[in-house]
Amino acid sequence: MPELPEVETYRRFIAEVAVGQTIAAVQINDAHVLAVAEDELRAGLLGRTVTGTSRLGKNCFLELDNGRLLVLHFGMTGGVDAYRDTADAPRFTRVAWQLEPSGLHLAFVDPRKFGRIRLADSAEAYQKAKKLGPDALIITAAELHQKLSRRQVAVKPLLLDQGLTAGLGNWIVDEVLFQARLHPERPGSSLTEAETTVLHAAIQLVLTTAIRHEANYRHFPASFLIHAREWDEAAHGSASSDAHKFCPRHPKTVIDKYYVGGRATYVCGVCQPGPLLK
DNA sequence: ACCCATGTTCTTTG
DNA sequence: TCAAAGAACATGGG
Repeated sequence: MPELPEVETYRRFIAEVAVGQTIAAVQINDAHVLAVAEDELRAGLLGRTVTGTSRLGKNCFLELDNGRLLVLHFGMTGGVDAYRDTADAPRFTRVAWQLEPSGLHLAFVDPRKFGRIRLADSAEAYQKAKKLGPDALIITAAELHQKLSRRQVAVKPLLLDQGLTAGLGNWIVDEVLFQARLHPERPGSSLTEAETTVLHAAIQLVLTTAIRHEANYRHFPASFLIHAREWDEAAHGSASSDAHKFCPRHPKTVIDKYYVGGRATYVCGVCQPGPLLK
């Protein structure tokens, strides 16, 4: 579930497994996830040592000893894992890097193959090429207000726009808007500075909470809307799911589900009153 | 068997 | 240029 908190969790895992290690082999099981030619990837990585890691939005960077970067984007279903023996490679491992001296393999795992792997000269170059805005943990309230204020578009798709700020995905935006008590279809330009300040604080709250729990949503506070989403196996169609579908603040109010910009959207009609046109 | 899905990007239409 | 809607991508899981 790779939004910013998941990717940050992956980054920390990669830092433990790979920093200080040298890439001794590149195993490509499915070139579909490569956004760079296979031989170019090998040439760029073989013999290189990983000196550090970083992250911008949903993108994870492995910093190499020649100053270049291995960039991982996890699409909808991507993740990382590690294994020692080739026979133990996780299912859906698309690419793996053999590390020395540990002997571990770092695996890029992605069932649906929307993820992408590429090389970049620098984080700045990559950010510019992909037109990524400031990371959602870095952007200031003032900057956010300035960017939202000149757009008529609904605030939900605006927050999902990686060019405005990078790292927010579908469930986080719903959670953020719920915490900020804002309706997803409020036009960006209709938000007051005070509301944007609340929104900014909600972004910080949701992201830091999610990272603290290593993006395991089951452990999130009961005050979070996420428990009303239908991800839970148990929540699919079964009667027992009812308990998950009410607003954390209004135990009698059922959470509404509908689509905004083609994405499933969850709101509390009481906490998040309808769009106010400016 | 059918429907849904955490993301990105392109196309179409106005 | 901007905005909105839809499709496409690839595939597993409920």
